[in-house]
Amino acid sequence: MADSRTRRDRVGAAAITVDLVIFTVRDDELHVLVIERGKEPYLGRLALPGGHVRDDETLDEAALRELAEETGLDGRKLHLEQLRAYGDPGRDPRGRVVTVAYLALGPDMPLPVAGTDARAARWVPVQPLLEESAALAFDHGVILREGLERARSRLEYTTVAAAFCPETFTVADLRRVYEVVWGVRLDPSNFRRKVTRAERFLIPTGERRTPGTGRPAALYRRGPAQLLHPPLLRTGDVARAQSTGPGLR
Amino acid sequence: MADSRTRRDRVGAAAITVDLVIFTVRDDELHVLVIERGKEPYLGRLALPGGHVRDDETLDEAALRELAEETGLDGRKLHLEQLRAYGDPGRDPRGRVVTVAYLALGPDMPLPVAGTDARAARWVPVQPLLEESAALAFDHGVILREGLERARSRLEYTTVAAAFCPETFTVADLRRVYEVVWGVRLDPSNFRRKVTRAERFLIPTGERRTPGTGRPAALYRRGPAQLLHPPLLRTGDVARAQSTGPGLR
DNA sequence: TCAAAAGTGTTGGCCATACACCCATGC
DNA sequence: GCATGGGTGTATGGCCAACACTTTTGA
Repeated sequence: MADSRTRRDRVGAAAITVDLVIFTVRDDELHVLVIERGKEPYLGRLALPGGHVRDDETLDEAALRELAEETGLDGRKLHLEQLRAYGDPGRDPRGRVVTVAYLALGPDMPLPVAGTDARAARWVPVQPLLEESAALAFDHGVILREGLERARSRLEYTTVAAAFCPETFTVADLRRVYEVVWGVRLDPSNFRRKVTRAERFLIPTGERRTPGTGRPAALYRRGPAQLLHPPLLRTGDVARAQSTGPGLR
Repeated sequence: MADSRTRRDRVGAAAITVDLVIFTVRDDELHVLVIERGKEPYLGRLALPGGHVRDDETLDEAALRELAEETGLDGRKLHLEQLRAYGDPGRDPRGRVVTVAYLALGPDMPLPVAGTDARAARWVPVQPLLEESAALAFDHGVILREGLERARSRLEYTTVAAAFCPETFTVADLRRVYEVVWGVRLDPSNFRRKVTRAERFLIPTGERRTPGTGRPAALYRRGPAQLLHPPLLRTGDVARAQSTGPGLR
């Protein structure tokens, strides 16, 4: 490669950050954790939690640290995976900032009390955020959308849906996760057959939980399986309507 | 966030690069494009092609530019998608370098003649590279492995397998792509049924191609479909043996 | 020169499985 | 009303056999 560079060839250093798309299910609705920005740019606007990557930590470690700082929870109990990097030159008016987005899935969590962090973090429903394109600062709206699609896709082929549930849960709890994340209604009978047939996905605890009304439901604990065999596919209509497909933007 | 930082808290700028995992199928074997490094570190070692992201370009643009520089081909004719970011503090001995890896899939391409670029780029079979863990410089062995798994997964749910084929191709050509990338044998009859049933995947050209021996095969052109409905799933054994699953490393 | 063999693509059938839809039952 | 379980028709996939078309081989 040539070592002499013209002005257009200039390569400078960039700031590296991580941003987190943290989903949970509360009140039968998908929520995402957002913070209210306390400084310019985008002062007062909602944004995804995140921060700078330190010199001595990996990207994964930075994501875990930010997760702990923003939610007060142990990231090792959540599902956490890298989404992708976003680095358009103009995405941050302060200069070149490349952010590595992470997707986190967890059960309905107690929020960090106000004061543990300067920024006020809170759960907000995802749907309204998707409809208003400029609801989030920077390009966080795009990141949120791609995080949602990744989460929807992950539910098909992996067992991460259980990450949305507490320690023990019923098949109906798990089904509600799928229904809320995918935005569809699922047949309880077929759903039960599929998730109980999958090996090492659900481990019966032997206990039962009595809902306000109706027959007591069996309680399960999460099994060691990571991949779903066979996968729980969204039906054609759902997949076509929601999937964005791969490729460059 | 606190503005006072201890030594451990230090956040500095990082260099941003893109690296490309470029796959093709030649002689019924999966190949990847590698270059031989012409300077330290890892002088003389094989590496994935890539380079620095310029100040005024997006990550995608940098990937397209590097692809053109290294292969001499128009990246818009290939399938190109971001894999993920790699940024461990020690991955480059020269300092903090965060690289954004891209996956590219294309038909068997003429290589750039020696001299267009200082580095000698060439196709090498993937399998031996996987078996020798330190065959590639930096953490490129990890990137290659994750790129391969992504490619294998993409073949299941999308129509990108056609990106490995020339303008017009036969069903058997397409089947060989699946067999080579997945490393399995597929039933010709079932494969034909599935790919021809998928809507807008294959468009018959009306022409036929006569192989060295045997019945002439119908020629197809790639259709506009991006997603495969229904998907062409790897069977349980194959998926279990090859898939790495999501999550942090 | 012609016929048989070999090789590859193409088509269709059979069967087991999996799923969607529906209904019955327990609490 | 909700969880659970079973039953049935349909769709799909795996396996297999037959057929179509061409080149090669050899008498």
